[in-house]
Amino acid sequence: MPEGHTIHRLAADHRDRFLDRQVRATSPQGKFSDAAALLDGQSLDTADAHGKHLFLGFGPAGHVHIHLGLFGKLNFGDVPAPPPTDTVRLRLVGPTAYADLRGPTTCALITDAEKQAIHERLGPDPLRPVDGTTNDPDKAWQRISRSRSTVAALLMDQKVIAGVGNVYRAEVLFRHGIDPYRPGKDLAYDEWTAIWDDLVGLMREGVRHNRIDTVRPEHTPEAMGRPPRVDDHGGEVYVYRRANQSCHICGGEIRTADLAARNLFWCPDCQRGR
DNA sequence: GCCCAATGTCGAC
DNA sequence: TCGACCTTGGGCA
Repeated sequence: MPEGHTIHRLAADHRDRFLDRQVRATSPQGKFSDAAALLDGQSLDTADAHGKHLFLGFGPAGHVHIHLGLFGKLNFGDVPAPPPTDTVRLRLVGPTAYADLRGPTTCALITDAEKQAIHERLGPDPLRPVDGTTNDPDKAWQRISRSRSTVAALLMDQKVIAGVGNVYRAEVLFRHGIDPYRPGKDLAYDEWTAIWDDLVGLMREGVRHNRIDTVRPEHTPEAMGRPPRVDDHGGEVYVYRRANQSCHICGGEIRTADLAARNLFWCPDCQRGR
């Protein structure tokens, strides 16, 4: 159940195991068999991520475009690979390692032009290298500053900003004391740049540790004398999935609500208008 | 065994 | 705004 940091990590994991190595490609589940046959025997040229989209480049064969959706998973292991289960959409086997893809929303073989079109429809990604296009926060600001949609909805809109999911959305708004229901056009420019810079730092840490930690050092369980948080999403957070528990900072009750069919979490006392 | 939820997205109405 | 879709794991009988 991945946000952008997971996908960038997976791109690096593929580079570590398969870059410039020939792979065997199969689709035990069968839904990707034709494309897997085209990839079989090719070597991985590139692996990169934009938001929650993963691209594995195999030279003239094109790119495998993967989107894990809510349920998809990629698992790695060392060779020899065990017999695959029948839910494996794509298995890549290299000289030392294998990768199993299960349950993706998208797994398709695409051309350079199709890959480019995906980059163009996605907003800037805090984890992309600075290249003048896919990492330009002003592109997001152009949309946010003109929108009557709520900041909470805008942060989840991948055309506005790519890679932020429900956890980072809730946490970054808390860290900046912003009411999730504030309209984008009422956000100040300096608030936006602070959010973006914070996401760059938080998500880089997310790639490094492969989990989402957003609690500042002075609010960690050790610093506050609280028991460590136990939650299957795996990190230390202020509000995500903490409905009806007390805010680490003000002690008030964390609230939850549906926003665009997703669970929103926030502290109404800490997150108010300017 | 069944039911549900989950860090996501798309298309139909 | 809603259902469909892809899968796994936990709670409960």
